[in-house]
Amino acid sequence: MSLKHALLGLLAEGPASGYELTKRFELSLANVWSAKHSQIYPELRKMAAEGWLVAGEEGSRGRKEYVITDDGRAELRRWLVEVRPERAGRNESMLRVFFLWTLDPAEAVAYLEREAAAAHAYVERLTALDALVAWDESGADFMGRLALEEGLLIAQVQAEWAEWAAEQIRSGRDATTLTGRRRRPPTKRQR
Amino acid sequence: MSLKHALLGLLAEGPASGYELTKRFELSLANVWSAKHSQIYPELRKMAAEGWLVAGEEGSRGRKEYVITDDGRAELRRWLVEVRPERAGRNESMLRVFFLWTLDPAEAVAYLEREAAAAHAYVERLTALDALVAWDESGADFMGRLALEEGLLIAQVQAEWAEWAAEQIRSGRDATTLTGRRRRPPTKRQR
DNA sequence: GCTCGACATGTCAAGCGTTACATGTCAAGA
DNA sequence: TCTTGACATGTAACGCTTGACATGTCGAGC
Repeated sequence: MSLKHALLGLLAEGPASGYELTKRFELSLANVWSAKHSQIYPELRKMAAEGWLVAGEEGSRGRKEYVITDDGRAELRRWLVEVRPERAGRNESMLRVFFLWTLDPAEAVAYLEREAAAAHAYVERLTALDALVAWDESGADFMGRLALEEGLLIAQVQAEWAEWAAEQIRSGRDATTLTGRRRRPPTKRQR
Repeated sequence: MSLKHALLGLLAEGPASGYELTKRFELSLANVWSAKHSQIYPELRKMAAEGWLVAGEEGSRGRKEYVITDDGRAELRRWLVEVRPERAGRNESMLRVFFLWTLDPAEAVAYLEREAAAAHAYVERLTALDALVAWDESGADFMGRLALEEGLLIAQVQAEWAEWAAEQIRSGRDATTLTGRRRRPPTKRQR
């Protein structure tokens, strides 16, 4: 149900066509949300009917540009400040961990090591992206970079966790004898 | 598409009815996956038709118990070792961060502080759960506890990130002047 | 002049997931 | 005895998402 709000957020930066919005999902937002044109085009029409957007006249090649309305901005704001985000309901990679006991220990270790490698690769990807982007002083870039940083931190923790978990299995432990979890120090609130 | 495999994984521990499996999703798996009985019952019938399960005869109150077959175990194994988990396509809370620039800085800070508090609360919940569970030496408990630990680490990082991000906004920074990111040391591979 | 690829929009079928509706059994306790 | 709540299963409508199919325009380069 967040597609509408993702579109409102993108259109808050300025008018855009369905095609351009589709590209935004493939590029800047790819790590955070996804949507195909087949969903975006009908959705934009619904949002226009709702009064959150208005469509400009057709440009060349049938291009249709949408502009966010005050109602649209109000809805975006309402969503941000009033609707509590729900804690992730689904996490496929954690689900898999629950069932690793059905494999041989060596296979489970191999699985976790591949996960660690994938997380490392993702860290590399995000780091490269961060270096590549010509960040400016806009609010949008500011928030984009903060979000990228969050993704980076989480991927790093996932990599470390997977290596630790693999080591636990390798050394023949069980749920009652886990060792050396790098629990972070009891979080100090800043200020 | 993982519901089938989640059910296979649960049934790998032993026979169960749709009702019991529904409870498992509400309890042990709640932080990782969700499914309602209205989806589970039809899915079990499809999986039995597929040959992954067999249904026992009806018990009292119409209870139907399903048992995993060798084909079912093979499919679970195939999913675990051959199918690469896809990197999370959707993350609503990160999506929201992208659009925080549309709010006043003070509101954005308040938003992030609420997120930090929510993450802290979740850490507490998981910590309490970890202390409450009577972990045994089974493989299932071992993997369950490893997964719980992963959730804990991620929630801790999220809390720290949100506090750091709020501080960045409070001190009037932008994408070109971020400070003090607690980047973890370049990951040392264990052994 | 033609061809190719990016630009640009659209529909449709099928699968996944949630909510609401619907029904019936059994055991415990008042 | 009756009521209540946990046990237990099911269907139907609706919304979200994907993948496949479909169509057409415009500019660059051969």
